[in-house]
Amino acid sequence: MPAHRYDAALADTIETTWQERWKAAGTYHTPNPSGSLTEGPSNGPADLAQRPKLFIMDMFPYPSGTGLHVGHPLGYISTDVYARFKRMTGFNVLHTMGYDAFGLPAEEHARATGEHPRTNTEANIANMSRQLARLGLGHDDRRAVATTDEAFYKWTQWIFNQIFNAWFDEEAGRARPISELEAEFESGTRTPEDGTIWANMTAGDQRALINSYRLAYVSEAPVNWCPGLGTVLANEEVTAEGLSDRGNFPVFRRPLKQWMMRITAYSDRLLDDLDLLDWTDSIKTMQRNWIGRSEGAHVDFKVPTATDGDGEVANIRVFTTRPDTLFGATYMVVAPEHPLVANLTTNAWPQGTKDAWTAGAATPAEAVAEYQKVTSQRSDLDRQDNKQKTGVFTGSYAVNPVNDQSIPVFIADYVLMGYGTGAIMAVPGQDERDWEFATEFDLDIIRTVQPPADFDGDAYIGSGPAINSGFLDGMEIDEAKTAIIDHLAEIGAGEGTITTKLRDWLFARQRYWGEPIPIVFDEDDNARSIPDEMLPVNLPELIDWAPRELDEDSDPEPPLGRADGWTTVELDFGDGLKTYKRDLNTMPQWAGSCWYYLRYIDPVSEDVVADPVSEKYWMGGDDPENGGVDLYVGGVEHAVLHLLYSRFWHKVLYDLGKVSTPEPFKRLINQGYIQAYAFVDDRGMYVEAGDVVEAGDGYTYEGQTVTREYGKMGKSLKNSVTPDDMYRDYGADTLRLYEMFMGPIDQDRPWETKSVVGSQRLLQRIWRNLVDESTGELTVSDIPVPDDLNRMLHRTIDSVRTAMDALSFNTSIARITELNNELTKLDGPTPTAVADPLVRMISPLVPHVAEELWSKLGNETSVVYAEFPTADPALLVDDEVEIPVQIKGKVRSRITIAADADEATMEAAALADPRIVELLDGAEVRKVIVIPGKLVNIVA
RNA sequence: GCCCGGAUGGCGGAAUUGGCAGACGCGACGGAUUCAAAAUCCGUUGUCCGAAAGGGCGUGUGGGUUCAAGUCCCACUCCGGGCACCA
Repeated sequence: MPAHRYDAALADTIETTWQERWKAAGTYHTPNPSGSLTEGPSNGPADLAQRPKLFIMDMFPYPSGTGLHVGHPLGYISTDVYARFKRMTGFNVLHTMGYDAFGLPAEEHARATGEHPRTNTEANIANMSRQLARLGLGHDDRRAVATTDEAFYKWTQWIFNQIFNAWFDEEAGRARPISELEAEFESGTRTPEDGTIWANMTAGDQRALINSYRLAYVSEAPVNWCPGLGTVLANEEVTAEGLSDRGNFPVFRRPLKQWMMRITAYSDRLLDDLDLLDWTDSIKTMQRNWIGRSEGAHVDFKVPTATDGDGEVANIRVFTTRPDTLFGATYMVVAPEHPLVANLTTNAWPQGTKDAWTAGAATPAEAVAEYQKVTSQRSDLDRQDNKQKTGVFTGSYAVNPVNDQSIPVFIADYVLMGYGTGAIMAVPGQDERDWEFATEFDLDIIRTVQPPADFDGDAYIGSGPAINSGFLDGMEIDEAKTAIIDHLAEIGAGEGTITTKLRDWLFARQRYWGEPIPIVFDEDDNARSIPDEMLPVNLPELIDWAPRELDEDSDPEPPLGRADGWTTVELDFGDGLKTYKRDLNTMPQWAGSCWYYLRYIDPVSEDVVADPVSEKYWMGGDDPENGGVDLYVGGVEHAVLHLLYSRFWHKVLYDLGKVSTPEPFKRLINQGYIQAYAFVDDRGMYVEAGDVVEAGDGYTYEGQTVTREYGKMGKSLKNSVTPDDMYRDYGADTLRLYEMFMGPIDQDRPWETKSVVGSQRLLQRIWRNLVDESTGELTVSDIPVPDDLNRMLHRTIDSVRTAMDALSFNTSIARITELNNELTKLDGPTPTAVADPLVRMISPLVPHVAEELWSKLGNETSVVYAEFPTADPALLVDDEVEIPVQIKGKVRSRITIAADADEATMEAAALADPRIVELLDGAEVRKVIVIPGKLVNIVA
């Protein structure tokens, strides 16, 4: 074995050496334009901070205890390659990494082992940092943050205060400081909606009124209670099956007093501003669907025989997207949990009650009570499984405001309390669900849209003229909608409106390992925020922080309630020192990740969340509509959770003037996942994939035949390959190169350890073309570059530049391989004029070996800030080109011709080609298509 | 059910605006080198017919537009993902 062959051992030496040098020189220290961290690298250009900026980010990881497998760093390598490329093309690049370290797993681990979550979390961070550092990622480590650092969560709490101390001004369409609302009430320019006089209210009532406007507020509302995790969860954290997103525990709906964030106020802007973003359509669609905006109308139906809570005639307000079908409403349904149900339920079945409506009960009261009990016990999963329509009659009739028809009011669980108003007008003629219910319960069906003659289905939801609809008859749907909404407004029975599926964000968790909510409660139980200058509110040290084992009927118990001496605090809000009760909840996992990019910009300042000049520079605040992080790479699983919450917080901060752009992330890319083969034995158990051997057509493990499967790499499938294995067998540069060569960044791809050798071979060949394997001496020489090679070099430079810019690293590598293959074929030393640009081109991909070769070539400065080669346009065009000649679209011959030959010349050359003459055999040429420099196609 | 993606050799994948399908790599096969092997270097490798020259077929399926279709249009199949009694 030659002493200087590029193998794993040499790679290891090169990599660790350069990593130390980079660290010593602060090579990846990115200078801010002002404030803190204005210092750049000691071995980099002096004008970095004056260059155009580029802010590149990965979705920061949760520091898992199991360490990394080779799938994890895929995105990190991509952003690193791109960041390095951009540094070499004149940008000041901000790229660093942090840890999203609060969350349930550390707490679950703590519960199992007794180890404090902080101890465990910090150990995990240390291990992951080590594994990542070994990859040679060019991160500015001065900017690394962990959401669990007190210095970090001080600002998470500060942002909570900003949100708490703001309200949404519907007229202005944006958030404003709560002090401005208070001033409006004080001065009388705004009066409380219920007509009371501000000046006559008690201080406590005034505070309660103000609190009801805040963007962060406490509300008694149905929440997702997850006893298995001991906490309540946000809608986004509950799966369609009614289980917790994390841990798959059952989730129960129940009313509880909890912190909410008014994200719904931002629905329209969260939707509209998607247009500003360079994200994939699929992610935008997921966010649009989650927000679920639909336009329609509210319609009020009076129930003359019932009263509401205030003794007025009961009014059932419904939401409908099809107000044009109002004349076809033959019954109504309210959700079983609807607050009016008790008022609507009568004591006896009225005349005309059909048997099917009573569920066999003696009175409506009995039927309703039984139905409510049954539905409350059914989980969401049951509800979905059984799509058979059920329900009971309440005994009441409502009046259709457009034709005074009395229609029966039912309760049924196909109407959801959580959407619209929790009540519907049922139009079986134009709605499939209502049709099913009407059929089941023997209710009238009236068509109000004329279906086409050949229509033979049930409910008709297509377009057509209105029928059976009084003054609407003959109108098409859109016209009828407008007309009926105008009419409803006129008679005071409704109005056009918009509804969204998005609910306010449930923000409190009854866990220990999270940011304490910086709130105290006064003697009236009104919330007050802890003054900014007193932040952070640190987590108290607890001996017993584990959530208790709980069941469905128990209440959540915040562990912070056990922190003796912490649960109350003496504060002076200007009215003397008083004792206040602390809020005992912590923030959800998502809080820190909502804003961490701002702290990357300025992780140092103690008086501002981020220095404003640096914030504007890095976020692109000079052009706000196009501002935001320039590239954000991460998994698709955050499509609605993190990415929606984060946009919401950012918009609040934007409204309050704390950030300079309306959106946080300009461009988003979802990297694919690395998948791998897994193997199952005949008992159906997964076996260690690394120990399986290929045997003929099949596979064996310890002599036993096993079957091959395929899935996401991980512990459960026993198919993990760790980066540490790859560092040992090949080196970090080979791992980087292989992962980038496997395919496009956004695609899933199968891991094959046996293919890694291909990437190592490329590095070996490059090395061998520049360095003598036995002596370690350079084999590069200042000889002139042969013309063909020079042209190839410049074509390669041109393609690689374009491909790198497009994040198409796999094709970049293919082009570099081709160039290197030419060098391999070259007899004699490699010309310096080729070696130099080759090393520059590979350096974003394989920075360590590139630095080594770069210094061997005699360079004193780092290749990190060397200029990326530029192609000479004159060398991109050949004098002569070989072009195909087609007859009727099939290639029949080739001619060599001057690259700039005009159409006539090309046509003549093609028709003169002996092979073409032979094939045409005198046939009449009807047409000749000539694409200059590309091809000739003869139609004969 | 609705909404997004996707389908190209044995495998991963490449292919500006419609313009030579299969770049580059893995694997496989053959050769050089070697006592032998590893490593390295050179070559072949979509498929069918053919000794060869050459030709037929070929980008999930069926149709269409075009001088020319992996790329555009229509209909469908399968795979992946999201949402789902949302009024």
